Amino acid sequence: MESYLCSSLNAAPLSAAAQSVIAALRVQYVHRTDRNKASESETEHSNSIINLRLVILLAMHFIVHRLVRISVLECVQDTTVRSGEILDSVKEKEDSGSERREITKSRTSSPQPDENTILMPFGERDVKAESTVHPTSGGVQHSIRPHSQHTGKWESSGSTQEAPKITSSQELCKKTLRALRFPSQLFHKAKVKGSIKLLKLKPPQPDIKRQRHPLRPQKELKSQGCNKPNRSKQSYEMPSEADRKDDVTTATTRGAFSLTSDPRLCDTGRLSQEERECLFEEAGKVNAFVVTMVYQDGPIQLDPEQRLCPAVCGLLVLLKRNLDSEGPQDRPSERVLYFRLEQAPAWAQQDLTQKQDVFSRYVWILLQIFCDTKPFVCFKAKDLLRTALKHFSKDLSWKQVLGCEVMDPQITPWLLDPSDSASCFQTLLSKHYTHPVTSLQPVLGQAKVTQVISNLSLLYNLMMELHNKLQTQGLWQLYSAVEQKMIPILAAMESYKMHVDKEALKNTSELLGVIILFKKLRLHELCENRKLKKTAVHIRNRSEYTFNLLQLQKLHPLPTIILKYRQIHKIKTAFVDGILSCMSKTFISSTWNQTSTVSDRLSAKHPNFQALPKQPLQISKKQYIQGGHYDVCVCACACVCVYFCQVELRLLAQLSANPQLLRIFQNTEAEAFTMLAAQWKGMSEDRVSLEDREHAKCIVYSVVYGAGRERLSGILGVRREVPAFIQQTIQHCHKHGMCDKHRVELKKLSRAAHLRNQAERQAVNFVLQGSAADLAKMAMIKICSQVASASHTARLVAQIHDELLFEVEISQLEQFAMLVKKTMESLQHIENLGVNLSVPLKVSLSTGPSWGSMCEMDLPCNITATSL
DNA sequence: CCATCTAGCGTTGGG
DNA sequence: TCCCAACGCTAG
Repeated sequence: MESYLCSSLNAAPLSAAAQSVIAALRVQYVHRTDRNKASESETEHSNSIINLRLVILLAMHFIVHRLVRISVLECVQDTTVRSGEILDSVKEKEDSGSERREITKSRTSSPQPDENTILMPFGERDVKAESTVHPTSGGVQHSIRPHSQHTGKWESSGSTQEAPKITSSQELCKKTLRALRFPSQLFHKAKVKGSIKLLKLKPPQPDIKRQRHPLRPQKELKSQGCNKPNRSKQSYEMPSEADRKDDVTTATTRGAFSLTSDPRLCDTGRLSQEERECLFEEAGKVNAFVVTMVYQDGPIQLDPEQRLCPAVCGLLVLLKRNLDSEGPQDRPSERVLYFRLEQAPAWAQQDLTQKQDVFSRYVWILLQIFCDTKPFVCFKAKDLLRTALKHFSKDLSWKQVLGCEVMDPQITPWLLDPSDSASCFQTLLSKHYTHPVTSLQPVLGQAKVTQVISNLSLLYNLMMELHNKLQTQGLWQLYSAVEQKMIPILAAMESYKMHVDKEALKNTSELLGVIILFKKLRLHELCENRKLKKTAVHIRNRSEYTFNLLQLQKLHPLPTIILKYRQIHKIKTAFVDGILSCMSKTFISSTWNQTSTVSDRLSAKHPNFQALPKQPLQISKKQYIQGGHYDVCVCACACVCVYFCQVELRLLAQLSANPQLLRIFQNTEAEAFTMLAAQWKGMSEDRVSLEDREHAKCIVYSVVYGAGRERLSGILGVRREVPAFIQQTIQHCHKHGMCDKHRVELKKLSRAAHLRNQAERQAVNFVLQGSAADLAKMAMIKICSQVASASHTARLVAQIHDELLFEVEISQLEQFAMLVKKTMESLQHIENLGVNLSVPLKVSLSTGPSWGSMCEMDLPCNITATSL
């Protein structure tokens, strides 16, 4: 019984899921109409209303998966719409935020007719922006583990203080995990994979998102250092047209100084043609560029306060001539250029269009220089590249950005220690810069220019120091060959916009709302019943709540209803409404974070593309393809999804050198889990059912992640010995390569047994997950560079850990598929990183007109073998 | 005293 | 049983 429930919930084959829903609704209905007689036989009397609702429910469940549609149409660039200066200050994030607000406010009412209107009074939009602070954004700054002794006290104690004991264990961890992460047979260059989270305290961060909106009275600010005293007042004022004619940075500090009139800065917008050409010629001779973006109200990327991703209005570029120079930064030989990115106000549109074009051309040239061989330092470089791609979409394609050699000081510290992510520039300086830094307090006026210039220079020096650290720790190869090249790829992914059928989503949201309402009501009615309530309350206190609910399903209908309610509710709130709230116009694009995980994976936000529900493909996919693909050929593109099969298990086989696993994977045609299941149950492979396969998969990954015997039997729902060969694998894996010498060290780290065990499990997991993540990253890099060098038009859309999603023109589909498959399987051997796997990598592809409707793509092996 | 905000926890979706 | 993000609930 348990196993059935388990598989119906986890794997959700249509029939099983449908059956459980049917059962739930029927029981529920009977129970309500005639509580005393609710017996098994009575449930046979189905009701047409219930069936109707069931159909709606199921339909919704599957429709959701098909809504995210990837369009061939490149988005129309925003620059074509110039609705006056107000448009300039509309930020994308605010856009989406205000929509989110509308949705939550009028979720069940009809859509507002003027919802897409852009022109709104300035102040009103500010109010909206204020209300859109995302609950989770920036929350990481405050997250302190429960075992932390600092809880509740970190605000008053020094902001970067750490307990000395912790620091030493951290060091130890680094040492022990260095070799652990990439054993010699996998990677030559070992990468220090950071300290185990459990054993490390995250140092309290200065609170940068504490700043309230100017319209609200500010509560007590908990950090002094990261707040600008005057900024709130300035951004509250409505700028007049005359102000906006000037440079934006001038507007914020008007009266005190003019950024562009400072002799140390050179505003490229005010140069004559000849001067510009001289300038770019000169720029070609410098040794390095240090770049930062200037935001709407004056802050630059290096400033800590960027809560809402403000609009970008310019670029500051420091031309670094003498690489060895560490002297005073404001020497005349090092020029700082200022480039305006600001869009032209409507009233000056005609006047500025030509200027804009000229400017675009020059920035394009500049970017070409960037993309050439010059080192190019930028803090949060991904944002810069994305902005560039957005602004100059006509002149600049993602392929051109791909090769740029950008050095980002945000990535390096994360490589050195993955558990310290997202630091602001000031924190980085205090942590990693060895020379004394005078003052990092934000200033205004003339001092601001001085600070900006000196910060740019500091940024460069910091980068150099970090590079040295990388090299001494043996991480340089990994940084330059993988992480650095990810930056433009991620920028390209973020600049790509996925088309979403908004109306359909809205309808779905409403329908799901109705269903939920219905279920909620029922739930409520049922909970009125004393007995039921008692049961539910009784079990609630343990974390095995869900498990208990599963167990209780046979005893009472309520648990089933609760589970189904949760499922539907999750789909509605997290995915349908979630996507709606992340949309700007008709598109979504996730934000990809390279440095937020300890295991080297990528993560995505707004929406979390990696957690969108996996589509159940069982039904009606053929109809869909015929309709979408053959009839309406407006969309000439297909969605291609390519994924590594069982990549973690293959890496486990590689690392543990388990002969049985190795044998299984050497046979490229075989289905690994099927074989395992066959071996486990002692039957022939063709007799293994889907259920058995899922079981085997579940066992394998549980064991890989370190599940104990108890837990395992809980998963299986049966008391059964752990298959001997898996135990063998684990022992082998502990013995060879992975945990052998490190376990000793880990034991020393924590005396408590459960902590030690957790550390061990995490270590195993880091190795597998991190190596898999690196393979995926390398796949992205290789494929992108191949696509860029060929005539392909395919675009990388998303990465879901072991899976890459592309949009491909149908005419290039087959060619691209072969390219991708070959490229990814070739990652078995990577020359410059010393990767040399004895286990072959298997890659599968699926394709379809949209992400929601994919089906397996058959690529004959012989063709791949002969043609490539 | 009340309204509002948020950290922390629990649960769910993905791998 | 490892890694993520998003949401709901609740105590402070």
